[in-house]
Formats: sequence, structure tokens, C-alpha cells
Amino acid sequence: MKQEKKKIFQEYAAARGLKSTRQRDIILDSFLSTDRHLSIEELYLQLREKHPGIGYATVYRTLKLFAESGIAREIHFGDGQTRYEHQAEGEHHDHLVCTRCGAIVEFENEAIEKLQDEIAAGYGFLIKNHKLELYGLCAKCRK
Amino acid sequence: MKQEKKKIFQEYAAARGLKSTRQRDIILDSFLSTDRHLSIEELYLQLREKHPGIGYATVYRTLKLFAESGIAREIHFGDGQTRYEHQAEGEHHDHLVCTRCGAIVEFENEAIEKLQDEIAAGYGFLIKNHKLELYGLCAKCRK
DNA sequence: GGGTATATTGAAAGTCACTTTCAACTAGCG
DNA sequence: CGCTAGTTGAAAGTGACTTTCAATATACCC
Ligand SMILES: [Mn+2]
Ligand SMILES: [Mn+2]
Ligand SMILES: [Zn+2]
Ligand SMILES: [Zn+2]
Repeated sequence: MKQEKKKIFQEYAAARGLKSTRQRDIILDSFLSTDRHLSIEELYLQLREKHPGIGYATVYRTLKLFAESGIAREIHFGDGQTRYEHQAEGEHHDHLVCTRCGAIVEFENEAIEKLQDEIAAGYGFLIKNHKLELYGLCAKCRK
Repeated sequence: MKQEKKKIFQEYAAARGLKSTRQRDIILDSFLSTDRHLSIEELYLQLREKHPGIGYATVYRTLKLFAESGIAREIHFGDGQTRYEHQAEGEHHDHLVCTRCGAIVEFENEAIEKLQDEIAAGYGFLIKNHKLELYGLCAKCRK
């Protein structure tokens, strides 16, 4: 899974004439080793602890490349920061977001996806992508 | 409908000790007279044609007040701008957004809302609000 | 291995959409 | 009217990117 994404990115990089660098390797490993939905800044601060030399701009540019290569997806939870999560070809999920502690749960629901298609068809729209986020309190925080 | 929202805002303003000003009246009328999903900047530019004196900050602050009073809802379509739309107590709808021409269609779907509740319940979440947006090409643009 | 042509990097400057500050205005009340 | 508290618009401030650019690092060709 993780190795697979690594390979996908390397192939993407090769096809685009991108070079393999120490920074990209570090950022890729770091990104793939967490399942949290990290913002650019969060990943940058985390990286800096072990690799003080890496700059914010490099993290920013590299995450963008990950998204272009298909191994990452950019997400916005309305807190003003851009986040990135792992993305796999042909897979899709939506999110439950706890507005108190920031916990995030991913879910898939075929029935909703189907209803979305029906709605779009009803208005003649050709849907390219969508966003479904449920905001509230997680089980812990609502106690 | 329009008069009703006007009244709701006036009562909200009175309850908060807010004063009635020429600017607020103008912005309120302007906001209520369009059904488009205008950004702060768009409404500001539109207003300036007939009322050159009004400042961006005033439009910004006033739209925020509308949202607080319950007659408006803030929306984000991912283009980096904050938009406001009419909002009525107890009503809710989601959006279809054309990524080419910017057209927006509002829709309601009880079945989806219900499935969302079930998903949330399944994870123990208490949902406060949600966001469902379908992005793609409208009937005209897909031709 | 060295020599080059390209790509990459990090720091700093720039951008954009707000958001706040503040001195000059009003409303609203007595 | 005379005050007092709320408003306004211009300008300055913020925050999260986003771009620029000189210094480096790679990948490829002898
Ligand atoms: Mn979905
Ligand atoms: Mn909805
Ligand atoms: Zn929580
Ligand atoms: Zn369209």
C-alpha cells in the first residue's frame, strides 16, 4: 500500500522529468507514515524536528506534486488550512469532522453516492467531483 | 418573504442594540433583491454603482450581521471567496455548482439527509451541520 | 570521475481575501 | 438640542499560501 504509492509517485516523477531529491524522499515517507489529515504547516513542523533544513515552500510544493501524481488529495475543512490525505486510484470516501477535538472519521456510502448521481442527472449536470462533510461532536466530545 | 427577512433582521438589530443606518438599509435591500450567491466583493462592486460612498468593510461587516441574525448563510465553493445566500429558519438545501460558468442550483433531498444522520449515529457523532456540494458541468456547459 | 544542462531548494518577498484599527461621523434617547 | 454609544470608510494588519531568485543538487554525456 505504502510501497505502492511510493512507486506511483516515482513513476509520475520520472515521466515528468522530475528529479529524485533527499527532501522529496523525506516528505514522502513522512506523509505516507501518518493517517492523520495534516495541513501543510503541521507536516512542516513535524518534519522540522528531525530535518531542520527543510523549508516550508518545499513541503508546500511537494504536497502539491503528491496530489498531481494521484497519491494525495487536497481537503478543506473550513478552518482556513489546506490539508492532504492519502488517495488511492478508484477509491473515494467522505468525512465526519469533530468541531471540538478535530477528530476525523472517513466513511463510504454507496446509497448517498447514487442519490447524488440521480440529483445531478435530474438537473442535467455532469458531476466531476463532490464534497460531503458532516460536522459535529464525536462520541467522546459529546459526553 | 423578503419583508419577513427584513423584519427578522430589524428585530435582531434592536435586540442587540444595533443602530439603523442608511448603509445597512441599502445593503439589506440589495442582498435581499438578488438570488445569486454573491461574494462580499461582488455585492460591494454592485452596490458601489448606485452608492459610491459605501466601503468594503461595511459590506463585509453587514453581511456577517445578516448571517448572525439568521437571514443569511455563509458559503464556500472553494474559489477562495466567501459568499452569502438567503437563509430561512428551518429550511436547508445543498448545491450543484457548475465549474465552468459558475451556475448554481439549489436542491433538497430528504433521503440523503436521512442517510447522513444514520452514518453519524453509527459513529456516535452528534451532527451540527454539514456541507454537500456537487461540482461539474451544467446542462449548457456540457454541450 | 569531471563538465553541463536542468531541476530543486530555502529564504524572502509578494499576493489575496479578509479582518481590525481608529478618528471622524451618526443614531437614538432624554 | 446635547450626549453617549454605535457606525463608517480608509488604511493598516493578518494569515496562509504562492512566487521569485540566487545558490545547490541531479542526471546525463563524455
Ligand atoms: Mn462521496
Ligand atoms: Mn444538506
Ligand atoms: Zn471530538
Ligand atoms: Zn455551466
